Amino acid sequence: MTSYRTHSCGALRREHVGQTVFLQGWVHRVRNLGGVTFFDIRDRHGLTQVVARAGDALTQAGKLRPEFVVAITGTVEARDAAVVNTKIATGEVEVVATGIELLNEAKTPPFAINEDTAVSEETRLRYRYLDLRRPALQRNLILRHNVSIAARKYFDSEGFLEIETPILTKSTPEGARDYLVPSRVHKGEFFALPQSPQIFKQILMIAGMDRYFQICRCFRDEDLRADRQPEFTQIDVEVSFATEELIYSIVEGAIVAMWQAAGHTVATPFPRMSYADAMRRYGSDKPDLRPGMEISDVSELFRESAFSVFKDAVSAGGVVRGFVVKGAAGYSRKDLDGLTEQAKQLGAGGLVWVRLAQGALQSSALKAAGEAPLRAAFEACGGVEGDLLLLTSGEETKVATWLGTLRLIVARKEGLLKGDDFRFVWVTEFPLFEWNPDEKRWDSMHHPFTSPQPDDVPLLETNPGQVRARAYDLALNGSEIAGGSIRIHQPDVQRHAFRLLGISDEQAAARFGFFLEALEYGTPPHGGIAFGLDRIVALLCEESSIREVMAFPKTAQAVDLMAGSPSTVDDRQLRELHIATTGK
RNA sequence: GGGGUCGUAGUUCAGUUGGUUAGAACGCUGGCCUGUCACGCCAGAGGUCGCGAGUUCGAGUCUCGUCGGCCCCGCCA
Repeated sequence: MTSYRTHSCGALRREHVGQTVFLQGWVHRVRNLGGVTFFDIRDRHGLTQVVARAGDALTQAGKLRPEFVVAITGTVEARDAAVVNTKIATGEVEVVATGIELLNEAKTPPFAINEDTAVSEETRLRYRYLDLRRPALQRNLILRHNVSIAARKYFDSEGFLEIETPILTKSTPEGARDYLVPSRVHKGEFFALPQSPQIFKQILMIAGMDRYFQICRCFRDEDLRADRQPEFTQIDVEVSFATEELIYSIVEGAIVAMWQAAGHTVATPFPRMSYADAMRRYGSDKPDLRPGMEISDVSELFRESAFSVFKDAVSAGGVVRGFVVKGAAGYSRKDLDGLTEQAKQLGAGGLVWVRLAQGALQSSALKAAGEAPLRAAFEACGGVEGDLLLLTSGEETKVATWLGTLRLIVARKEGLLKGDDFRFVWVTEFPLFEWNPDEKRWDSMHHPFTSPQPDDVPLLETNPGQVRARAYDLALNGSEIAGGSIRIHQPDVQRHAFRLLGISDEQAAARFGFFLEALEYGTPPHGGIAFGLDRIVALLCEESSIREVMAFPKTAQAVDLMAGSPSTVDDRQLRELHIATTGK
């Protein structure tokens, strides 16, 4: 076998009839009828049926098993109308084999590659190279490729330069845990893998690169989730002289291009919502706009009510909030008890339901509260005949997140979360700081290079918790798919920000000294954003885990089941790196 | 670190109140078969019931521990 294939396994059509072709691929499925053997040959482009009718070809075909690698020489023939296979693109023709060369045998695979059957994820990850042969992952990785290429073309056409930044870089104790790499040359010293290229991209702005992007791997040593892997891919973007409006329009253009690459049309501009609004109306900083079901505040209706649970919550400075589920008055007692139980598991004291059925108001709190305030709340939240209202009370931020979570549970139950309904929303005006109760200090909500809103600068000293940042996230269907900010470009403001975060000038100099120094040399105002490419592709593929759009993902315990990493290393390697381990 | 859930043949699963020799489908092996395309028919092989203790006359089944997959909380600037 010294020739290359003349066609892929998905290429042959009626127009090729009569041609002699040479195909290479995997045996997909064999149908041995005795005097004639049919089999399908597969590559990532498709399937082609091969017929072996006589002679050596028939003998060879009889030895074939699924996943054997073969080279076929043969003639393309049209199939009779009665035996056209409309399920495959090449189904109007077949290749009559004159030669079948076995290029490689294959062990019987641990799961079927030739059918789309359920297999445990553990087995799929152990034999990832076999899972990757199956259509589902092939489709996902092809779509990922198309989206990446579309993003590259878009940013190139908008005048961005793709510039690589170091993988071996410097540890910065803020934020996520770093993956560390010991230095052989410098005893006892370590590189860190980048959590993001944040400082480097800002330095590229200082360096006059103007518009930078990079499709880059980022590393964070934190616990995993369905949408979080220890290494993941960002489309990292930074722009000099940027305003929020410029970033929004650049990002919206990129989203249009990426969605177009996946076959979808996206309307811009995207709606915007402040962080405060998002938390109040959706109980989330990445609101899912698909199900409606906005959260309403009805605290005032219960301030003087007979219902002590709500009344006490309000007088203690808390809130009473809830949302209406359209047409859900028919929920069974079991459904409602289940929701109440879920609310309690989230930490809520309980859940009050109110419904209007055949004109009669029913509620779990009817006796305790009386009808009037419950009816008022029901109407205030937009409830009509046939609807169900779910209410709870307590401290404001807790109530918001309880209801935010419950809202998504109900929306899923109601089938209101369609995967191909893309509802983008900008979330803006994030708080600059959040209180860290363990350390008893303010932490950056985004990162320490984020600029405050100019109007809020006077609050920096007096009321840091009220300072809004020039930070923004792009949320899609309850996922954060991009996040960024306008950065601090004045060195004195940056030093001040570090001090507010409890980072002394000495610490700042040790960790970020090179950056603070760079800021002194004529830094343009700048800002940027980073897209979570894995999450974007997962949403486009309607996959619930980013593992389904990564070629070689890790398990929830951060293990690569195929490669068997992480693993121990030779003592010699450790000695060379000046490393001693403390054992398990 | 915590909570939930799952682990039985190569794969996906069933397995009753704890009771004889742990089943099915697909796959696999052998045989037959000249128009199949999830080919068909016949026969067969295949199990440390994740692992380790314990309870019991007896454990796939009950208890404890442990390992692993998945989901969530914490964590993720």
